Amino acid sequence: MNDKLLELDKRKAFILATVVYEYINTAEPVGSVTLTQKYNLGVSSATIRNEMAELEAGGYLVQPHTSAGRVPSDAGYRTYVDRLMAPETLTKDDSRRIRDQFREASTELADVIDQTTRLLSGLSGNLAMAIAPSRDSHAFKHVQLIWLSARTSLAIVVTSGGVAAQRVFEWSTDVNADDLTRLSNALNSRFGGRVMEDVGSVEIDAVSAELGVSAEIGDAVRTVFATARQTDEPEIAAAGAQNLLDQPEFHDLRKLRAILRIVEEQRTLYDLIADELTAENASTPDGAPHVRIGHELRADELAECSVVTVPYRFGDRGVGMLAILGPRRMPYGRLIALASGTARSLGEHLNDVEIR
Amino acid sequence: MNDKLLELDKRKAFILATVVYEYINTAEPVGSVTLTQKYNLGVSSATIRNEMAELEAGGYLVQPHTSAGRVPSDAGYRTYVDRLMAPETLTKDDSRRIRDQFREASTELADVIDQTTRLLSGLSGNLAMAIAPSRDSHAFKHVQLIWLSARTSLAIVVTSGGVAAQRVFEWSTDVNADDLTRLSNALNSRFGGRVMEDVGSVEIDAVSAELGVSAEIGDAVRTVFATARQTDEPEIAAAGAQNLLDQPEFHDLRKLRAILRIVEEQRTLYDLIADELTAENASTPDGAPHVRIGHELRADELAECSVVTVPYRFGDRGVGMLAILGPRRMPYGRLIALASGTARSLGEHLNDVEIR
DNA sequence: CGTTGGCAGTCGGCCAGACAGAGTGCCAGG
DNA sequence: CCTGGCACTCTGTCTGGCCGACTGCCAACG
Repeated sequence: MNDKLLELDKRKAFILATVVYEYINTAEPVGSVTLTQKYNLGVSSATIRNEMAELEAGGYLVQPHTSAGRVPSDAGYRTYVDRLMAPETLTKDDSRRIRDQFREASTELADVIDQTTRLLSGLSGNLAMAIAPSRDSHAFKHVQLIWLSARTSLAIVVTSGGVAAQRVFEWSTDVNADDLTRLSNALNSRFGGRVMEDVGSVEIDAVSAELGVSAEIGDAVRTVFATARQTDEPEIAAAGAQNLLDQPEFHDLRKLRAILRIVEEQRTLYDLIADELTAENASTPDGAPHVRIGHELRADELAECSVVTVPYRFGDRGVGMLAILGPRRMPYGRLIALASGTARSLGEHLNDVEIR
Repeated sequence: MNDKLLELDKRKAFILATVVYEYINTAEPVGSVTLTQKYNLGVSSATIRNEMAELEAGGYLVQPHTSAGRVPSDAGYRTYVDRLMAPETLTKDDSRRIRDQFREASTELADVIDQTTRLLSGLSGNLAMAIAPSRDSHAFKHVQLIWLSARTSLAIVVTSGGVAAQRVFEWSTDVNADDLTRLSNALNSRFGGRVMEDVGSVEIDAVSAELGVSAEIGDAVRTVFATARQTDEPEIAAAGAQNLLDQPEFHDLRKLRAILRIVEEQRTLYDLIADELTAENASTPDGAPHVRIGHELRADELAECSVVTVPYRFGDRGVGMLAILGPRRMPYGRLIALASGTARSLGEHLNDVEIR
């Protein structure tokens, strides 16, 4: 890799763009003759050879071996994506399919996320992933202890994000419905309007003690608050791993295994997208898609992959992320359009429909 | 395939068992000489050849091509599993790892299921799957409408299976906490003890009408009951697909793709195990593991696979199922022991710990 | 000075042929 | 009924050679 990239004149830029385009479509290293034959360049293959040699020296192209055509490097793809590629819009057919999908989508967040990855993997022919909006720093809204029977009660904590915890408790002695109501009321007036993080166990215990409820009930309340406070594991889904089998770059079993492992390890998958989430929140304008190519992903197993990410907004529940993972040789324009379109529809769906 | 299987004399049985055993370990067709060399048979390879020819005629073995060794047929594996194989018990190491896993397992059903498949796929080196107990025909226990603010309320339905539905509603006009309580009480006394299926919308509307609550609230109550009545999609999880890449039989990309597709399509996966669930409930004694081999799975893509299933019981919430899917050439004894052991621990964990 | 056609050189992919290895079936003899 | 021996078959692998696809370089040209 070169530390100083060449400035590209117009012709070099066109040649680079054409090489990338051709390689994306054929998966074969592209040579000077192919280029002159398939594209109208106005110069001979010898000239192209000279130009390509310079592009290679500049770090945009690499040769798999002597006497093969050229293939784009990370930098080559990067330049293509940032400066050379024509932006694409959704085809009629794609937008119809996206619309149809969301028209009858579920109202359960986890299901919507899941269905979205299936849709996106189907449309893109790659691996699609999605993470649901995280629920950081929700505000406490309500707690309720409900008498179900003499020995069982239900405890519920509601935050600005919805029901954050609920659980049925069984008591060793009979409890009385009034006690539960009094405790609920006391907790509600004490914590109303606070951010969940600020509702500490010590203070909860203090309320229980003031009202003189049994230790058992005090424990239960503390437990259910603890559950509600946990920023729960972010919902994450992936679909379409089998699409990758169609790509010649994954016919190598070791690469394939690496990818499959990453997909199953939600942790890695999450990290992969989550950098983007925080970065995205901070800097880039709302909703802009982002592409990371090869080594930019900072994972050796993914050195030959690229990822397109695009955030979506879900009202007051924060920002989630859609992603498409595939070979570096992916149709960036189309995938960016697909991911953006899907993210937009997903956001609208989430905000329009009452989501549980 | 023969319609009439040979009766096996003692020596044939031993030879069949040895062929299966050897093939499971080596993944290579086994020939008569290998057999006499590695196992003490007391007869020469020529004799073995004759016996093997008869086993082939009887449908227990097949030859991939002339002048190759023999490989077990579905019937060969079946006989091995049912009659020839020595039952195995968990190794010390395996039971320790299972115990450790469940000691710190989650209390969230979906997470437990997920972690169990990871454990089981790791231990077995195959693809592991699990479905959570279904929640059919639960009994109604309690409904509660909770006043959160003048314009928002929370509605909750609890059944014998736990919290079956919950939702925050926003009203277009102010509501009054007493109305909500009165409606809750009326619904509770009306439906207490019924099976969920028998709680009809008409009757719910009748209660709302009697109390004269607003149409909006009536709708809300009907909605939340409808959600609670839905037998929700069964929780299903799978893990360890990448393990299958190690098996030579899956180096063929088409087979691999077929398997991956099945794993991603939860529907198929569910059907695969669900037959077993109903069959299991009806006939076999509690907790018995079950093996299906090759074409017994009734799916062409899985003709070269086997599945070990074992049910587990989760208190009053019904029966769930663990499964291991791998090549027919799988170590049945070990996998059966692993699946049973894991199912037992899973059942204990679910029944001991308060699961949400 | 950029461009071009030509030419030599290099390398991978593919094919045919040869060969070794593994295994079977069959037969005659113990 | 078992056994050793032998002929036969089929696969996987290795080799050498050929073809095709490129490049890089050079001398010539406008």
